[in-house]
Amino acid sequence: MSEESNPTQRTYEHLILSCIHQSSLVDAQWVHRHLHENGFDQDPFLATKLINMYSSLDLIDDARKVFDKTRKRTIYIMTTLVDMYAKFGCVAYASAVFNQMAVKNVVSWSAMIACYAKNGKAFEALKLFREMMLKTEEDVGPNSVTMVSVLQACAALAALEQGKLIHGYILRNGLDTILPVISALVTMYARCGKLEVAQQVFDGMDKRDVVSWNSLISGFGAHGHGKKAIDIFKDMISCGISPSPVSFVSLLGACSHAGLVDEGRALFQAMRKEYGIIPSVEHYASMVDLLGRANKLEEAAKFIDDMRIEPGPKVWGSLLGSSRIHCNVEFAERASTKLFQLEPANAGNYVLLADTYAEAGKWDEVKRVKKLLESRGLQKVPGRSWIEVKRQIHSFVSTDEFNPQIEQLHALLCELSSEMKEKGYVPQIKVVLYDLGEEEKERIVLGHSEKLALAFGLINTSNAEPIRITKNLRLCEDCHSFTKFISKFARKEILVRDVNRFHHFRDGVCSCGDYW
DNA sequence: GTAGGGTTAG
Repeated sequence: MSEESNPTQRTYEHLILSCIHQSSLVDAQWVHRHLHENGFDQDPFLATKLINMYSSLDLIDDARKVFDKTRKRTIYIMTTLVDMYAKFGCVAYASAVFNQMAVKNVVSWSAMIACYAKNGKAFEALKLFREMMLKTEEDVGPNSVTMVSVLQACAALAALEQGKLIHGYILRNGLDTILPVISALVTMYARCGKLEVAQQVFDGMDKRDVVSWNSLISGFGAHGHGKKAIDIFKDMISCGISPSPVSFVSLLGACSHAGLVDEGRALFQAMRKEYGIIPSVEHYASMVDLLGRANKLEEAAKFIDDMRIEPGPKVWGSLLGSSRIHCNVEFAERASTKLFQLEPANAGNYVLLADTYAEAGKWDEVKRVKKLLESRGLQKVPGRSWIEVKRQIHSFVSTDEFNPQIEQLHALLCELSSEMKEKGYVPQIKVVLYDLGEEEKERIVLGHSEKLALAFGLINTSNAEPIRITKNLRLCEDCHSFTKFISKFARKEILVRDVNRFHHFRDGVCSCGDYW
């Protein structure tokens, strides 16, 4: 009673925490008002909590107002704000706050690096990390938390050499016993194409939790080793580790990449029945992807109709992606109608629909969708590929005229193309979804960013060294076929990570078995 | 006493 009439900081803290827990806006506003009336809103400790409260209610403007009104801005409040902007994807705001900080410690640096790493700004994450390494202040030296975000950035870029340097730093500083660090290392090596090393790091762990296992499962899955991923899952179970919802997303993804439809269906059932895990939108989306890729679009659509929860954009996006692969106009239209309502600003959905129409020869419809895209002020994301050579990442886009080596690369590709054609390579010009002549189409496919990166790799790597390329979109059929030929006739091992999975080309064959 | 981190994914 005395506490209520004379509320203390601790009481307010608990009230705020309970608002977060119940996610109640009305209570949150009441607590804030009460706190203000009693002169507690200048308390930096409580201001931090208030920002967390509004942030948990998705009210970032209200959170910002709390910050703006707080006169004493501790090095804690500002980091909380950086983190809040990071979680809402407002990278520019996060960095503005970070730059305003007079004193930065390891936590604030780590928060900003994590912000970049989580929001698709891996280059910026690595750049900030390098800047941090140059600081001599105490309490600015990177620790295990920093390492995790830096490893994520290396994984995103497939920056193997950078990642190895970080691994060395981790070993020298005794951070190699910390579970999150090792899991991030396993993921980094797997996503850089070094599955054997990922396995070695995993094998070297003396303690493993479900996340460590999930890292390995998803790694094998992305490389197309579906059966192996299932075996790893079984090993995990026999080690007495309970699977998490993420374990099943990874497993279903592994089945999808390998075309293991029956195994995927069985796992989806077992998830609920044997492990008591209620399927979430991600699981449904993975199942739709598994069925759709296997050209079981009717079953995928029925699966959506039977869902016990509302199908979100991920689920419809999976159906649209599969419809695009199999050029099924009916299902592409059904999925995109939903998607244009659910996420009108996602340019990728318009592109997938337009591409489906184009492949079906419905050029009027293609024009209609492209106009719709433009009228909403959206743009197609350009295809981009990159390759790491001598610790340096080189990035390519097909329209890049400023690259100093571009003429040399084009010349090499032309030469290779004619040679390959004599050996049976047929350019898959149908992937060019514009109403153009054959020669023009052939010129376009030869300029795809992945081929530019490949040519760059052929020039700049030694014979024994495999070429490792990363790309932001799905690998096109022509690049796939071209790369298979090159791997045989240039006797070169080539590893391509596209947006979904790995393709390992060796002696004219790809590890995906042409199923991707 | 308050702040940062691992596994999915298209």
